[in-house]
Amino acid sequence: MLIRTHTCGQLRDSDVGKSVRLNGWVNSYRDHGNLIFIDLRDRYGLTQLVFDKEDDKGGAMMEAADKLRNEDVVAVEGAVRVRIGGENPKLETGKVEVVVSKLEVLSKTANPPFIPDETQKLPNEELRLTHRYLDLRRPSMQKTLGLRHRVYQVTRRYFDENGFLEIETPVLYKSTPEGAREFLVPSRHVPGTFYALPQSPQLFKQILMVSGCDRYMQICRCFRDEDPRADRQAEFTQIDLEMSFVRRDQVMETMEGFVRRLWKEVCGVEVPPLKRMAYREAMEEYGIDRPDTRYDLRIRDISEFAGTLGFAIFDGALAKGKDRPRFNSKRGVVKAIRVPGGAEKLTRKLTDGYTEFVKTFGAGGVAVVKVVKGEDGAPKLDTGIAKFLEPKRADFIALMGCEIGDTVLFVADVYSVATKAIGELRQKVARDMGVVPKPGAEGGPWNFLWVVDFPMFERNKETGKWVAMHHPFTSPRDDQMQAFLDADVEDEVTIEGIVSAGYDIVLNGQEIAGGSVRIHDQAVQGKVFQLLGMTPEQAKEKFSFLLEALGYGAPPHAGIAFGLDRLVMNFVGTDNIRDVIAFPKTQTGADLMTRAPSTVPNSQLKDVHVQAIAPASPS
RNA sequence: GGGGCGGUAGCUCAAUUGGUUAGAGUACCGGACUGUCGAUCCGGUGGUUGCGGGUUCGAGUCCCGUCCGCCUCGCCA
Repeated sequence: MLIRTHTCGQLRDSDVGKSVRLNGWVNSYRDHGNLIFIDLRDRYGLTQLVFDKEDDKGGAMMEAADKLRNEDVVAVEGAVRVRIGGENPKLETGKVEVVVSKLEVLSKTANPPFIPDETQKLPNEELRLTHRYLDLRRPSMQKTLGLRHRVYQVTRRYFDENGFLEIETPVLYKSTPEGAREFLVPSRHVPGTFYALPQSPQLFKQILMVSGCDRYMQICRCFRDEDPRADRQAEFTQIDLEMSFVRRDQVMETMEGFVRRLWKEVCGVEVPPLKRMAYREAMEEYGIDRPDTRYDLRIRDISEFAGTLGFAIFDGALAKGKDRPRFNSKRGVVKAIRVPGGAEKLTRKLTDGYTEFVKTFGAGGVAVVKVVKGEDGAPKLDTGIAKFLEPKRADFIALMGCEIGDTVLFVADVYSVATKAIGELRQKVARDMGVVPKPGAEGGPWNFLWVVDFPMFERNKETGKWVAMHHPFTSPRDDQMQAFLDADVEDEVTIEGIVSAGYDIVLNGQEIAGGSVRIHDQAVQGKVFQLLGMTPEQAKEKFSFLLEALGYGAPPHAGIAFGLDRLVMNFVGTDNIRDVIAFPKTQTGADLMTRAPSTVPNSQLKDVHVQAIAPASPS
């Protein structure tokens, strides 16, 4: 075989006159009969090859070149020369071409279902996933793989420089049925028992701290058997981290340093120090725990004012949970967003759609009012619920800070529903108004934010039981510790008010990392398990190893995990997670290329003491 | 588990109100062509309209079921 001396992205006019060998795929061919041009492609670029009948004495090479088609794999030898037909400015190698003197066809292709060509419209994703090896040949996919590689390398270097040890943890793990649904793996040795694939290596990394490893890092695969979305799939990658003998702010500083290094080295962006926002502020002003601060459109709680209007829909909402404390999930509230310029841009069709939109989050609808110019030139309220607001027009305009041309949108419901609905609505309105800047390439902002001071616990909507907001190993914030230990389990108000030492990094409205100071004290951990409704026996059965480890000298420790796929998505500028994973899965968890999952022979099931109850049709 | 969108030639798409032989571009095959770079020109092959059933004189089109893909609600400690 003619082993390459250069790659297809390498030759420049300074190489003219050299004899070279290239290997690669036929990216395109232009056959002029006695003159054939081939663009040869590899990971590094394209180089034009020329076959000239006059140079081919026997004619055999010309005959073979004539038969070359897209995606054939070839090796060639020839001389570099300046292009006779003029430069192609689209190619890095566009000034030169290789006049081929020897051609070796390494592999002929069958007619491919599609060619990895970016100038044409991409085929549908199903086909791209089925023939992923073809799709991955596309330059933009190669670029993404390269970017992801950069993220791995910068990550390892940064944490190595900061004294972190990279340690692998098991993939076959113990089932701890809390949180996400787990993937199960049956045991062959002990009939009827199962491993679970880890939702995260959370407990192992804590044990590593107890083991004296001090600082741990792993780029690890995590598994959560829940329905996917555009930005998540069941199998994903985390940058998992844990540190000993630190408090919250030290972890946050270290991780901020990582974010700064990563953005600097991957895309040359200087990230300023991250702002911090309390969970409560995020929920009140943005209606979500991962606020997108690239645009304003703050949410206002106008319950008090709304209660004076005599508007039945508002009154009905406000009557709910009247005696409950502020921010209680079942207390009725009225929330509003002022949309500057909305009177013109938010058409009736759009605002009607908002009602349908918020219904998906359980709210009844969206009330609308526009601030228009009255005959006297002063602001006047128009459309929607204007007639209910008109008597208190001045108060309303002052309260919301309205100007002519605004639209104000209202959602009234119990706190949890109204907050979620208007928070989602805020993001939709921002898109409709065209006020969401694109990050990255277009020079738009990267808005990073720490969100802190999450509640320790929240009520499960169905069961009414307490569940950990982050996870059950999250510590109360330092100043809350005593109150937590002293709290009566039945004291709902106190329990609800306990703030954790958790922290999330939010980027442009997306959670890219989440972590917390961990509990390193048996008694505190025991109390959390108790609150979560576990008897001491149940806690022991599930987490005895952790509780025991905490009893043998556990250092204070804290950690965080970054969603690596999401980091790469941001660098690539895609909102499709499958674009940044080499071999992704579909919404039903299928790998269209390998056709996983698949049935297995009964003998294999027998080995692991499992019987399929579903009538799996043999494929 | 729920809601929405989609599936027509290898690929990207078209096909009037249900109407007679389902078209185009591209790829592929054959031919021509010595400076192209989305080469060009001429000719040709290529269809279980995802699958199954129904309504109808007649279904790519309407109805029911089903499979697959995407988006989404729930879910994702």
